[in-house]
Amino acid sequence: MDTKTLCLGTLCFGDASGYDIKKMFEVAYSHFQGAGFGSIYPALAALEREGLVGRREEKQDKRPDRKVFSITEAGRERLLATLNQSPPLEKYRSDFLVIMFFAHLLDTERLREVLEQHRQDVQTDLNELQSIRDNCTLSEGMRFTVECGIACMEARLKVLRDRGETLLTHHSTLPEPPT
Amino acid sequence: MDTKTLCLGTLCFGDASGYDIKKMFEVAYSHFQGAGFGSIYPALAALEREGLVGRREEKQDKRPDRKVFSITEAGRERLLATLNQSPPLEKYRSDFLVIMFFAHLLDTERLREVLEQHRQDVQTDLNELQSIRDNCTLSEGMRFTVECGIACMEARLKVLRDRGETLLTHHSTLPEPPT
DNA sequence: GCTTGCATGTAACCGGTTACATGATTGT
DNA sequence: ACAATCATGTAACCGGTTACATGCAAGC
Repeated sequence: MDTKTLCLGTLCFGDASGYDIKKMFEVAYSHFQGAGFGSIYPALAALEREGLVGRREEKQDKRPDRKVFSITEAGRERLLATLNQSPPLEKYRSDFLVIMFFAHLLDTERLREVLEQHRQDVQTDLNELQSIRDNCTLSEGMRFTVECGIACMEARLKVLRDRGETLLTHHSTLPEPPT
Repeated sequence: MDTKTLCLGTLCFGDASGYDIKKMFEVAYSHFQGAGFGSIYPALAALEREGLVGRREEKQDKRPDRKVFSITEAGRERLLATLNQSPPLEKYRSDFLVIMFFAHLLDTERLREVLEQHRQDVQTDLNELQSIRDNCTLSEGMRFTVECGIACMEARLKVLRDRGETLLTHHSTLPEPPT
């Protein structure tokens, strides 16, 4: 999903500046989407050109001015149209799994390191999601996205626990190309 | 992980043409990476320019010529160096979860459709991975990647089963912005 | 004094996707 | 006849990431 659509969706919750939207991206969407300022500001500018959002300037003292965007009727329609399209097939990409795929090329110490680092990363993400689930007011849909993430990470951790050790002890076995 | 690295890794299993590599991408790496001809051929050309792979031409009758690539010593070193770098933090992207996040904007029928379609897609991927696990000779590392995929998809299916119905019945509730 | 937060943007870069271009052979 | 498989590539496009550019205020 492109940044423009995400911005439109975010503006459905209320008016916001680019900076606000970035913060939303960090908390609410972080585990299944992400975008930096370099995507958000151009996206908002494009949306304004297309008449899908409006902007007003808010002066603040002791702070830089904020440019606050609000979604227009046309913007709502566009968002709805996008959400009603069938999403393309998911494609998961993982550099970690690429390294694991070629585990036979690494030495055992390095492999142990990669596994442990990954375990920590997943655990960190999991804790964050659990804290969102337990402390935030969420719509059913949002709760669903969070629970999907939690379930996947728990499953991933289980595989790391169950198979990590065997992987380390057996990993000298010569591989054959997959068929 | 970029296509060049994946190509180098693939060539570690033996010499191959661009076409062969594409097929490997479809079966072996499909659930955590992907690349089309438009990425593979330029990648191989670049690798050749850098001296990381060599190429020879194989004439075939009744078939177009094949350009068969083989990894060089420099290529092996480069691959090892890349695999020994720490992988960047995983970021999962899912258009499906974006739609779910904004579920309150959809009508119930459409939501049901999206959920059912996604369930089918995940089930299809899961079946494929299970068949790879049960029918292919795999190194420990490869088996690990497949089992990661299987575990995540089973977890995802469980969430879809457990929460799908409640989502559909409750989804008219007004959402608040997440905090 | 240094870092963090607030606040907005541009430009270069990189890399993947899609469409286009070609052409013979084999199977339905 | 028509689709699929084998086989290789180019060019345009799209969109995200990173680096750069600016500047003040508050807290440590």
